Amino acid sequence: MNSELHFTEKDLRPFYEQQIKLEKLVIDQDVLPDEIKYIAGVDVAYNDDSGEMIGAIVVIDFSTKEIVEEAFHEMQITFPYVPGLFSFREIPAIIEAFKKLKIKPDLIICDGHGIAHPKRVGMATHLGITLDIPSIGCAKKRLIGTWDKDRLHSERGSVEPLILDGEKIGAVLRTQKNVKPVFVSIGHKISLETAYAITLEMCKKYRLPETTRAADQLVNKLMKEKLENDKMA
DNA sequence: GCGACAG
DNA sequence: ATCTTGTCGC
Repeated sequence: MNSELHFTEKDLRPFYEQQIKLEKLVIDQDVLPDEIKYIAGVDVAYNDDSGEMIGAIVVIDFSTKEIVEEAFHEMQITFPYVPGLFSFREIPAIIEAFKKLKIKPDLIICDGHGIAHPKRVGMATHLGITLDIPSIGCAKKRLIGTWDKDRLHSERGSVEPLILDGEKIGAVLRTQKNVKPVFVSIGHKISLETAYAITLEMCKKYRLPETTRAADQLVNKLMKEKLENDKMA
């Protein structure tokens, strides 16, 4: 069953309006616990054939990098993929997964942008404000903005500001030597400097944060299992 | 009008 | 996002 999601420009308007309200609530400074103990990663896997999605959140101990809790939620896809409105597609399943957690994280790293977004309300910002938890956007690809590619060196830890119309909206960060950089921006209740320092700390071994990797692996495993079960029944 | 465009 | 194995390089 290919349950199509038809959204016209008019249908999308209220969501753009909601972004304008959310943008006013962003806090671009550190409002963090004295010591970060738990840090979470989130991700969603989709099955367009069945029209279902699985959202997951994985909580990791910030000092040991070990997974301390996982939660997930399966539900119908309610929103199409529209660049700029990505959070409305992704967030519902993540919120439900979050509710199932016993251990609430001090900070969430999202697989997508924070304020490095046309309306300054990307996935990380939307989620951070909704849950009232500090959040970081760490995306694999640029959405908006430019950076000086010549000044971004190939060494791990090299960082350049992501600029749009003269405004610094994020950081382009090389998390490993000779790999493509990631795009870090603040989500909510954090400063850009803290955001990319923590991101780098979570990328000791790989290009992407351990949080993102853990959430990604979990949803992909769950989706694979689900597809096999559906085939049986 | 023509691209660009998180996952 | 997803379709997809081996393989070149550090």
